[in-house]
Amino acid sequence: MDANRRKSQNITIYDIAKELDVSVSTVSRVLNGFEYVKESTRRRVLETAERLGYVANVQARSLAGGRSNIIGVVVPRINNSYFSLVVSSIDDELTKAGLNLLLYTTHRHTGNEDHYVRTITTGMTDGLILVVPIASASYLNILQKHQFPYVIIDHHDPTDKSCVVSATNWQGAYDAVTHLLELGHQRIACVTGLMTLSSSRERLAGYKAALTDHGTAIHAEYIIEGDYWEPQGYEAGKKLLALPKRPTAIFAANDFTAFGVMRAVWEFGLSIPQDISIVGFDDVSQAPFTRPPLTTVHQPLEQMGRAATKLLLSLLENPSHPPEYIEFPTQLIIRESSSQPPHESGI
Amino acid sequence: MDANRRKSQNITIYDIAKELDVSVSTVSRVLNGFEYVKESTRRRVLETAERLGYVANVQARSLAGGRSNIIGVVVPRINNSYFSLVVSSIDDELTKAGLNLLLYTTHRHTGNEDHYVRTITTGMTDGLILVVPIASASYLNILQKHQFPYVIIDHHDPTDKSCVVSATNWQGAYDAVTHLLELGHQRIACVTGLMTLSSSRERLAGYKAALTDHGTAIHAEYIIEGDYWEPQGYEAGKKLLALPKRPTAIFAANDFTAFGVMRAVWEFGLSIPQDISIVGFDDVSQAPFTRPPLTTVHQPLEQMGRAATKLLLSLLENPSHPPEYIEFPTQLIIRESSSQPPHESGI
DNA sequence: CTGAAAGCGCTTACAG
DNA sequence: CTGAAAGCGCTTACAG
Repeated sequence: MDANRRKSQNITIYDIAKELDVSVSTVSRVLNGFEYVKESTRRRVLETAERLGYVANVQARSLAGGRSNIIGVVVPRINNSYFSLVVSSIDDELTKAGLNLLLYTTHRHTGNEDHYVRTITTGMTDGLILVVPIASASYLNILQKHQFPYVIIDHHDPTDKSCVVSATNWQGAYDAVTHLLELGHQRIACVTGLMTLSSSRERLAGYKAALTDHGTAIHAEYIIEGDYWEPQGYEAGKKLLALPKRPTAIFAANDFTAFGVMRAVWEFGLSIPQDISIVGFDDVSQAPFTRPPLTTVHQPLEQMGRAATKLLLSLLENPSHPPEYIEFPTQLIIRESSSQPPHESGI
Repeated sequence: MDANRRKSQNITIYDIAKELDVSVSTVSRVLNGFEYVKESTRRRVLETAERLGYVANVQARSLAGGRSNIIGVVVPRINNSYFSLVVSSIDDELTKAGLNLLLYTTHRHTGNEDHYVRTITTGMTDGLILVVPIASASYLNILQKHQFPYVIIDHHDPTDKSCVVSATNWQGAYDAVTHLLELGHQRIACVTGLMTLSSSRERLAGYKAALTDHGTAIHAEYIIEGDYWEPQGYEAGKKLLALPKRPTAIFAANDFTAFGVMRAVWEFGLSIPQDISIVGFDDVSQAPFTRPPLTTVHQPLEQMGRAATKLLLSLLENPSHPPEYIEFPTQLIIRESSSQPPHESGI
């Protein structure tokens, strides 16, 4: 009987070395594509590895100082088309480069971010793509202290020391609100995201700027803070609709918020867009399928995911790559949830 | 200056051992929760580990024969609500158990499954959850040969040696078609999934059984093979609608196929459900949002994902766990895409 | 209850 | 162009 150690079934570089009567160093060199190996040796090693069905042990490689070829992707959760689309595009790009994806969902780890990040950096990933709010700077501190390669998607690093891939949040919001203004709306409300998030702040700023630029006053009671999730959108929507001077249009800072607002509108027995116009942000996959289809600001999530991945790959090649900021343009998609305000005047 | 070796920044069990003047064996024992450690020693180790911010190096642990605490999830792709929901529920359950999720998307790896599976088993995962078609048995062969723990979701192992979590595909299809028959439909077509998939075969069998049980003949031209993706549904829909004796109802073997069929229906200028009824299968997140909302067979994907994860955890505890088959009930969800057939007779 | 030692599979200077 | 040796950080028998 063969030895029955647990891993004995797998063949290692020792098997290849023995078979060919060369040293493991040589095998390792060939397998890692180093130069200074005699062409004939290289060929024999490669051929034997193939014949024996050799597969590198990732943890050993990684432990010994090599790469694990695993990239960590940190997201709040994944059952949401926004995140799954981003993750999916990252995965595509990673696959092309022969890298694997380790998924870190943070939704249960709030409050213990430090430990979480440390786990990650001690973990088996070569680099990280963060699609999470950078609320606490500790994330980045630890990452930077370890000189750990990472790229942030759709959130800003307050210290400006990170590679970031983002979209034109301010401009997108500005365009959306301008669209409503041009339709004739004057009472335009806004349900924001969490104000701790840079994208929320930018979108709110875009909203305000559009109003101001068109000579429309900003009313505090028309601005309600949400959190980018549907339930808060619903709550905010109810408050807005109960206002004495009900807004004729609501700009929701993201689509899920808009969905919540729409639910509130239906509950109030109102029609979209006859009674009230709704505009979202993101253009997630459900947006074309709401009733009526949602006017929203398209964010090129797929491009963003791909760009972030490519950026990370450059970081891996060149650790001293300077911080880079890539911003993709958003685009207003006009569908059926926005139209002219109702005629009946309420001021 | 400190040593500048790459990993020198991380603290190891040696640091803890030195600090406490005990051996690394002891530290390791404590960290792994083994018994036979003096309570006071245990406490000191734990406290020091905490104080030093110790984080275990997963690859070292795994290499040395311990666990990596990483579970691999193999899916075709993830930008589809079916898969993202399954993955999400797996992730939830994994998080509870303190395990991480490594995502293996196969969409680019077709044709090289063997190598892929070997990579996975040599990789750093403790176990695998397969949400992919088990087209070639080589997957399972390799897994079984390595005694590698795995669970299959929604696909059958022809050899019956695997743990499988599934749903009542046959019954679900039977219910869906019975629903159409009871509405008065006689000409009911079916767009199947790939016939290499067990779920496709079961759903088709359910379709046929329902027709037969209700004394309705099965017409070969009413059955078209699809592949569970939207474009094929669209193509199949066009063929069906072009038939001289156009069906009055179409049972699509999954929702994405149904979406494709609906697109074809619109293109033909027909109305759903006035001219033709459509029923899907899965109840993915878009199903309630189509126009009209899609009648479909709900598959409890979340429960399935959770059950599969729990099953895998038992397998990890007890490697000799016998093959288990868990089947969840499906449920017909009647929405607005199905109604009585049109009055005008075409027979 | 605890320690010394070997080994997991690989990479990487260091010598030739 | 190639080999011997140390080491990555941990676990696990084997001895006490």
